[in-house]
Amino acid sequence: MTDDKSLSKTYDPAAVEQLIYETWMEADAFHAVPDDRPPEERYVIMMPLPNVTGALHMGHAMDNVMQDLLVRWHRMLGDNTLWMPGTDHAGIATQAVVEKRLKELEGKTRYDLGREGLVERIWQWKDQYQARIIMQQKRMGCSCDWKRQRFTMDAVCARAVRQTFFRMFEEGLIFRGKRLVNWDVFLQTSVSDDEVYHETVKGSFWHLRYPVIHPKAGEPQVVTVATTRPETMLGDTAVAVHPDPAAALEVKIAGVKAMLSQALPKDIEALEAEREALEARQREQLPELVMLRDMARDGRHLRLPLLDRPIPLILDEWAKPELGSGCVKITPAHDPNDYEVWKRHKDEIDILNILERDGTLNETTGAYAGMERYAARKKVVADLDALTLLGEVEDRDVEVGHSDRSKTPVEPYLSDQWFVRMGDVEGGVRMGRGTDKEFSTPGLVQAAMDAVEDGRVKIHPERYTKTYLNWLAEKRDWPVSRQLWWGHQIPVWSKKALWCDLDLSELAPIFAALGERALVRVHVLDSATSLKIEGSMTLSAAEPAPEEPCALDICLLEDDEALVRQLEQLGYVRDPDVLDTWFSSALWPHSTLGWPDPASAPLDDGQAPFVNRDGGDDTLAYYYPGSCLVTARDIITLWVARMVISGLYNVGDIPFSDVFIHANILDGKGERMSKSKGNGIDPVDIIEQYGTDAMRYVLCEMQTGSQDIRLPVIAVCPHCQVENDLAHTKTGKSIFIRVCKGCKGEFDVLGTMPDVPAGKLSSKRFEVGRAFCTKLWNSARFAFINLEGAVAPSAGFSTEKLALEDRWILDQLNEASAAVHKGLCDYNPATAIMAAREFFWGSLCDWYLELIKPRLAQGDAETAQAARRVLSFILDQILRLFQPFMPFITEHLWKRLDELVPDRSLGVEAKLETSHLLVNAQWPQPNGAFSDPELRATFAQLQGLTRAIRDVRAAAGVSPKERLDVTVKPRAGDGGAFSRYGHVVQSMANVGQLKVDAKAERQDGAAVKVVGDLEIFVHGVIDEAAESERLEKELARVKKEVFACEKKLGNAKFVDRAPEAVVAEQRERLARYQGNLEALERTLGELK
RNA sequence: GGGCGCAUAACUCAGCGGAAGAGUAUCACCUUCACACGGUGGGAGUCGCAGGUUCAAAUCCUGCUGUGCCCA
Repeated sequence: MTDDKSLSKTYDPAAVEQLIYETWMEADAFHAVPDDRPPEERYVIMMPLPNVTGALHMGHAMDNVMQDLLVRWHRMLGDNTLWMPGTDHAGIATQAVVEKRLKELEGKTRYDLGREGLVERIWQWKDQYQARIIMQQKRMGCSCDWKRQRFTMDAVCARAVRQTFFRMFEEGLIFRGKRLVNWDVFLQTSVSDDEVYHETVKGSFWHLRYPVIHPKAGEPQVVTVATTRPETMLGDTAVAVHPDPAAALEVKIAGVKAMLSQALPKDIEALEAEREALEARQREQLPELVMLRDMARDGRHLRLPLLDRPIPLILDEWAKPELGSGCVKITPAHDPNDYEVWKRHKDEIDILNILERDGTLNETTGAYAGMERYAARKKVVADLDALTLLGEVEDRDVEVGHSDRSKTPVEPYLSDQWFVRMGDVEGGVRMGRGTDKEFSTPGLVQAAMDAVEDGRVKIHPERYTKTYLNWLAEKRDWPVSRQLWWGHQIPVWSKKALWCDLDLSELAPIFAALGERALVRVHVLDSATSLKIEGSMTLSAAEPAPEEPCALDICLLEDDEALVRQLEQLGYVRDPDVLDTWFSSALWPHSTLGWPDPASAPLDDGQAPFVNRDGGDDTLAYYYPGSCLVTARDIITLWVARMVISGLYNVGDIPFSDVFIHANILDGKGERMSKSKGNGIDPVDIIEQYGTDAMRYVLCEMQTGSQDIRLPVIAVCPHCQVENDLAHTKTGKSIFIRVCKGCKGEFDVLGTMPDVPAGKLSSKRFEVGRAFCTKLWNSARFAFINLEGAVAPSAGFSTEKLALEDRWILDQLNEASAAVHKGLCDYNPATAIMAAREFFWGSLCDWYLELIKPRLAQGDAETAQAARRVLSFILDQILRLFQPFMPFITEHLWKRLDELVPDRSLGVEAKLETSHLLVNAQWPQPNGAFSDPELRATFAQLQGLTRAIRDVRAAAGVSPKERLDVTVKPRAGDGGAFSRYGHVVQSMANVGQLKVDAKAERQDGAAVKVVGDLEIFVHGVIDEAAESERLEKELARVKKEVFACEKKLGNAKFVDRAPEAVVAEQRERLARYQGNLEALERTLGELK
C-alpha cells in the first residue's frame, strides 16, 4: 500500500475552497442561457436580495445555503438552472446608516451635502457593501449566475420601476392623498408600519379640563379629558361623547355578567369588582354623560384652553362611557383613532396639523410655535396647571412607537403620500395588459389571494399560507412614497392651482413630443379625487370641473432633459419623494429578466445579454415564471405578496410556483440573530474556523421545517482567546461591551466601537460539520490509497462476482439516494442530509469499508477487484449525493477520483453519466437492480449478532485484540445465513471460530446473549459471578417486556378493536420474549 | 388584544396514534497500518402541567403555564 501524498490526514478547507470556486467560474458552471429544454426542465430561483446596509450574518447564510442546495440539486437533475443574484438599495435603511456616519465622523447633516452629494455618498457605501456581500456569498459557495446580477437601482430595474409606476398612474391605481403616517422626526420621513416597533416606557396620563362655553343652569362647567401626550391638545378640534352612553354601559355590564357565569374561581373576584365599578359608574357618572350627549346634540362648544379656540362637542362611539371621564379629546391630525373620528365627522370638525417635519410645533400653536415636541409638552402641562385646568396626573406605562431606523419615537403625522390601490376597483383591473396572459381581476390584492388559494403558488410549510392570506385580506392601500433622497424618485411633476387658472394648452408642445410617454391627472387637493386628462387636454366630458384647489400631475415614462426643463420653466416641480424600496423589489422576479422588453434592456460591462444570440427565447420568455422563492417568514407579507401582485400585474403570471420558508437563526437565548443586536455571527468567521462545507452541513442538518434554530453563541476574547458563552457573559458599559470571564478584559461584540477591541462571535455547533468533512475526507483517502493504479477495467466485470457486503452496500445506496431525493422534494434538508450521512457513515464507513479491508489486501484476486469496482462506484455516488450540500470538498475529491478511476461503471446501472466537474454531474438515480429487501434483512441479523458479541466483549472487559470463539444457537431454522456469511461477524467482531449449532449447550466460561431468535455463546470470557449478575439484569428487563405484552394481549378490547396486524405483531413479540426468558432462566440455572 | 409557532436525554433537535430516537456532551475501554475532528460499548428522559377522546396518546382535542415571532 503506498501512501497517497496528495491527501493529508485532515481536510484543509482553506487550501481547497478558493481554487474550486475559481474552477467553477472558469467553467462558466453557474451561467444559465435559454435553450431548448422545455418548461418542466427549467429551474429558477430569484435571490431574496440582501440589502446593502451591511454585511451578511448567519440568517442570510441559511437563506443562501438553502437556495444553493436547491439550485445545485436541480442543476444535477439536468434542469436549465438559473439563480439570479443581486442586492437591494434598501432606501431608508441605507440612507439612515450613511447619514448616521456622516454625523458621527464629519458632524454634517444631509442638508450640508445636498441631495446629489448625499446620494453620491450612498452610492459609494453601496459599492463597498455590495462587494463585501458578494464576497461573502462566494465564500459560502453560492452558485449564482454572476453574469446576470442586478441591483434594484440599476438601469434595468429602474426602467421596470418607471414603467410600472407609469402604468399604474395611468390606470388610477397609483394615487395620492393625505394620510396619517408614522413620522420619523429624526430622519424626517414617513416610515411604514413594518418599520415601527413598540416599546413600553414610563409615562403619565394627564387629565385636562376644558371649560364649557356658556353652560346652562345645571350643566357641567368643564369637561375632563385625558391624554398621554398633552401637547397634542393644541391640535384638538373636538371633544367626543358617546351617542348612547346608557346603552353602551348596559352592553358592557351584560358582557361582564356573561363572563362571570362561566368564569373560573380564580377570576371571579376581579370580574365582580369590574361589574361593581361599572354599576357605580352607571349610578354616578351616567347622568352627566347623558347631559353632555344632549349638549352635543344641541351643537354646544367647549373652549380649548391656551389657544382660546372654540371646539365642538360631538357624538361618536369612539368615546367609551366606561373609561376615564367618558369623554375623549379629538386630535385628528395626530392620532390614528381620532383620524377615523374625523373621517366620520368631516363636515362638523376641522383637522389641524400642529407639527413641522422636524418635530417642532408649527405656527398654528401660537406661543408654542418653534418649540420641540417634548419641551412643548412640559410647557403645556405647566401652563394648564397655572390656569387650574390640570386635573389628576397618573403614572402609566405607555406603548410608544419607535422608528426602527432612527430608534426615535415616531409621531402620527398628516401628510401627502402616494399610494397603490390594493383593494377592489370599480370595473376591475386588467392584469398582464398587452401580454397573451391578460386577464381581469376585481383588484390587485384579490389577484394575489386567488393565486395562492387556487394552488398556483404553494407555500411550504403550508401553515404560512394563512399568514399570507390574512394579511392580504385586509386589502389596505400601500403607501409607497418616502421622504428620502436615496431611491427611485417619483416621476411626477406637479403644479398647484385652481382649475380655472390652469392653462393646459401650454403643455401641448410637450405632449406633442412625448405622445403616449406622458400622462396627466388632476388631483383635487385634500381629497382622494383624481381625474384623468384625455389626449385633447380636457377633462373627460362626464367629469365636472373641480372647484377646490388642484394639483396638475404629469407623469413621464422617461426623463427627457429638454422637456423636463420646459416643464420646470412652466412652474412644474418634480415630487421630491422616492418610492418605497419594496416597490422595486416587488418587481425583482421580472425586472431582472429585462422586463418590459429584454431586447432593449441596457447592459452593464461584462453582463450576459437578455436575448440569445442564436435567436432563441429571451430571458424573460424563458425564465419567467420562476420556480421557488426561498426566504424567512417575516418577509411573507412585505415582499412575497407584493411580488405575486406585481408579477400578475405586469406579466400576467405568478413569479414562482413555490415558496420555501426556512427557519430563523436564533442565539443561545432564543433571540433572533442580528448584527445590530450584537449576537450576529459573520458566516465568514465560521468559514475561516470550520470551513464552508462544515457550515453548510450544519445549516442543512438544522433545517427541519418545524421550528427556528438555536445556535448558542460564543464570543472569543480578543485579549486572552478564552471562549465566553455569549448568553451568560457579563455586560460592561453598554450591552455591546462584554467582560471576559477569563482575563476580565472588555471587548465589543458589535465590532464597531473605536476604543474597545472586537471579540469574534462563533458557535461550537459547527464542530459537527468539520468532523463530518474530515470523515468524508479520510474515507476517500482510504479509497484512493486502495484504488490507485489497481482497478481493472469495467469491461470484464460481472455482478455475479459480488459478495454479500457488495450487494448490501448497493442496496443501501439505493435506499439512501431515494431518501435524499425525497427529503429535498419535501423541502426538508435535514432528513435529506441525515439519510445521506447515515448511509455514508453508518453503512459505508462502519461496515462496508471494514469488511472489504481483508479483500483489498488480496492484490489482484477477483474478490479484491470486485471490491475496488464497487468502492469506486459507491464513492462516485456519495460525492454526487453530497455535492449540493457540501460542494467544495466533494468537487475536490471528485477530481482525484476521476484521475484514478475514470470509468466507475458497474455495468448493471444505466449508463453512468459522468462529468469532468461534479457540479455538472448527473444526480444519482435509484436503480431497481440493486434493491434487495431479503438481503437487507439478512445483513441486519448479522449486524445484530456482531453487536451482541461486541457488547459481551466490552462488558467482560476483553480486549478488542483478543480473538474469541462463538457458538450461535438458532431457536428456529438452521441459521444458514450465519454459516454462509459468518465472515461478516468474524471480521467485524474479531471472532475466531464461529459455529452454528441448533443443539449447542453452554460451556464453562461462556457468556450468553440472547438476540432475537438466537442464543449466542461467547466462549472463554467470563468470571461466572459477574455473568450471572449481568444475566439477572437482562432477565428482569425481558420479564418486564413479557409482562407488558401479556397485559396488552389480555385486554379483550385490544384484541377486538386493534388492527389485526398490530395484534399479530404483539403476539410475535410475546413469543420471542418468552423464548428469550426461557433461555436466560435455563442459563442462569446452569450457572448456579 | 388577535394570529402563528415552540416546550422530548445536560445541550441542539427529530419523531406527530401502535415497543422513547439522533448528533453533541458525559463515562469506560481502545493509539489495530483511512480517520482520536477516530473506533467499540455504556449511562442518561413520569416526551411542560391538568383534563378529555381512543383498545392504545410524546403524537389528536380542551384548558393552563412558560417562551418566541407576526399583526393591531
